[in-house]
Amino acid sequence: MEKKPDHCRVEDALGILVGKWKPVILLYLLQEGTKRFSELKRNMPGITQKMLTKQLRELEEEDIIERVVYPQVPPKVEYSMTEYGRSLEPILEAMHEWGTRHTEHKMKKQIQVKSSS
Amino acid sequence: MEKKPDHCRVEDALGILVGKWKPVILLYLLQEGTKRFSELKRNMPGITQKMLTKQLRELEEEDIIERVVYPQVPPKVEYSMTEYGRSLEPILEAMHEWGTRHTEHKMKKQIQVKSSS
DNA sequence: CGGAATCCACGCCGATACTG
DNA sequence: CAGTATCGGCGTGGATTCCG
Repeated sequence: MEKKPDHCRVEDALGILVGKWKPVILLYLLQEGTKRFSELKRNMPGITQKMLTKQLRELEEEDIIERVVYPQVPPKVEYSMTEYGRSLEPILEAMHEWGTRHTEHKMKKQIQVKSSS
Repeated sequence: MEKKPDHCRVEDALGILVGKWKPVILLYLLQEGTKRFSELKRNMPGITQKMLTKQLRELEEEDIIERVVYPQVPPKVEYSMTEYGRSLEPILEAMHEWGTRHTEHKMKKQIQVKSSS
């Protein structure tokens, strides 16, 4: 297969993942399966309803997650990864691993800085 | 190997890649090897010197790229991926591929929207 | 040539209040 | 319970100017 990154599609993938809470949301839904709005909120200390709603809507818009509304009182809304959304999993795992190694890398660097001062 | 993404390192990796021109810069350096500042600038229509400098500095700070200054007039500065930086390549490629498929996915969706209106 | 410095528009995100 | 609406700070990125 030819490699022609003239048109860089990395940004398309990046655009989906970027958003302060998106990686956490995706990782959570991938692990836990279907979750209600309140469960998501409870699991992410510090997030506001507005932000959670916004990030979920954006992911839904890209067909990464699915939103199911149960017409009842009180309301119940469930979110889950779509089949298509799961195709992001390898990328997320790769980034998680790389990020872990990078954290170690930066710690080593810190030590070098200290010992040379 | 246990999976414990309690502490999500995805964001660490994401932080490196995020920046309007970083993916392009990285892909370019990965393909072309060492490049001068002016070559980078020429290859990225629309970028300003300020932004190019800033993105390069940030990548250098994370040890992803290396910056070599030749003390001469006129100045000459070369940039290249570090060995460490190359470890990002598989992730970038995965994102590029995913992004390509995602673009197709969105096009299909557009067609559906049109035909249902 | 490869910057640094300044000014500014815009969008992300947080805090808060209100609603069916 | 699961949102919507509004206000505002702050950071990112663009345009422009000056420098060794």
